[in-house]
Amino acid sequence: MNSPKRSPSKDHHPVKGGAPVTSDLPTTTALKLWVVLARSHAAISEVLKADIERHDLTAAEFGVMEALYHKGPQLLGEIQKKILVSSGGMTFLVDRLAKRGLAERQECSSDRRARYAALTKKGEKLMASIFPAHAAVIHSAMKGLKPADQRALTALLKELGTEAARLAAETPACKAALAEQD
Amino acid sequence: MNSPKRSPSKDHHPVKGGAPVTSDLPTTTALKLWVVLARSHAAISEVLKADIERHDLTAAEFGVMEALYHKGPQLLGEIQKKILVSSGGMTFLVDRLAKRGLAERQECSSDRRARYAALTKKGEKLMASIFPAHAAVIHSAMKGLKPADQRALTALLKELGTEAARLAAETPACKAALAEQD
DNA sequence: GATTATTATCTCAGTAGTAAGAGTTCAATA
DNA sequence: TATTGAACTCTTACTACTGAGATAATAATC
Repeated sequence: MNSPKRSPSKDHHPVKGGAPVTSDLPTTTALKLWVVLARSHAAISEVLKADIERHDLTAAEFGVMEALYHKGPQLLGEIQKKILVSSGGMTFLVDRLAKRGLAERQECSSDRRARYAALTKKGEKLMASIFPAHAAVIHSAMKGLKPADQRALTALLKELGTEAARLAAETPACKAALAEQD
Repeated sequence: MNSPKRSPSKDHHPVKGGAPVTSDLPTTTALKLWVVLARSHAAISEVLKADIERHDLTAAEFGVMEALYHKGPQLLGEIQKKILVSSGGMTFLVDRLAKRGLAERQECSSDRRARYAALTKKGEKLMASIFPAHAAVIHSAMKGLKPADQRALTALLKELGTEAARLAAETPACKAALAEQD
C-alpha cells in the first residue's frame, strides 16, 4: 500500500506485448545484453572477491600476483595492460606487495627506465598454496553452464570484447576531439 | 633483448598442444571463460563510461538516474539492489544528485523509515536528452555480434549469472562460518 | 502495552584507485 | 654531439566508494 506523491507508474519502457517503445529492437537487444552481462560479471566477481579477500589480498593485488605467477617477471607496463589499472595504481600495487614481501622490483638491464616486477619466494609460495583453490572457486562459480556451453559463451564473448576493445581504443581520440569543441 | 636476473620462462601453464597442466580441463575452460568475460565487461564499461562522463556523471550516478527514469520513484534500498552499491554509497549518491537538483527525496507515507528517490523535472529532462544517445552507444559497443548472437549470448549469460548470484548469496554465510574457526 | 527482532537510511572514518603531470631514460635524426 | 620526441615509472592530490556502526521506525511476540 505504498503511495508516494508522484505516481510511480510512468514507465519509459511500458512493455505491452513485450516490446519497449523508446528504442528500436536491435538497441533493445543490446541493452538487455548489457544488463545481463553486467549482472553476471558482478555476481561472479563477488564470489571470487570473497575468496581472494580471505588471504588479505584485493582483487587487483591478486591480479598482479597471478600474472607474475603464471608468466614470470614482467615489466610494470605489461602487467598494467593485463589487469587494467592506471600507471599510478600499478606503482602503488607493487609497492604494497613489496612491503609485504610478496613481490619485488628488479631492474631491467637493457632499459633503465623500466622495472620488472617479480614474485619473491614468499609470494610464489603463497600463490602456489592458494591458486588451485581459487581456480576451483572459479570453476564452481561457472557451474551454471556445462563446459560445452561455457566454450560457446567464451567464443561469443571474445568476439564481442574484441570489437568493444577496438572501439574503446579509439574513443579517447574522439573525446579529445570533442573537448576542443567546448 | 631483455634479460632480467631471473629467467622469465617459468610458466605454470606451459602450453604444449594447447593444454595447461596445473588443472583439469573443465577448470581450464572455466578460467578461460572468466578471463574473457572480465575483459569484455571492462572494454564495454570503458566505452560506456566515456559516454557517461561527458555529462559529468559517474557510472553509479547514471545508474541511479536510469533506474528512476525507467521505473519512477523508488525506495533507496530498491535502487541499491539494482545498481549494486553499499547503503552508504546509496545515500551519498542521492545526496550528490540532490545537490545538483537532478533528484530529490520523497517521504514514504506508509513507512517513515523509508525514503523514495525521484528525478526532479531537471533530472528527467537531462535523462530524456541523453538516454537515447547512450542507448545508441550501447548498441554500437555491442556491434561485434549480430542481434541473433546477442540473444544467444544473453541467454547463456543469464543462466551463468543466476547460478553465480545464488552462490554469492550464500557465500557471506560461509564466510561468517569460517570466521568463527579463526 | 512492553520487548525483541527486523528493516531502512544515514554517518563517518578509512582506502583503493584515478588522473595529470614530472622525471628519467632511450632512440632517431641531423 | 645535440636535439627532439617517445616510452616507462613514479609522485601528488584527490575522489568515489566501502564497511561498520548509529539511529530510527516498523513488525511480531509475549
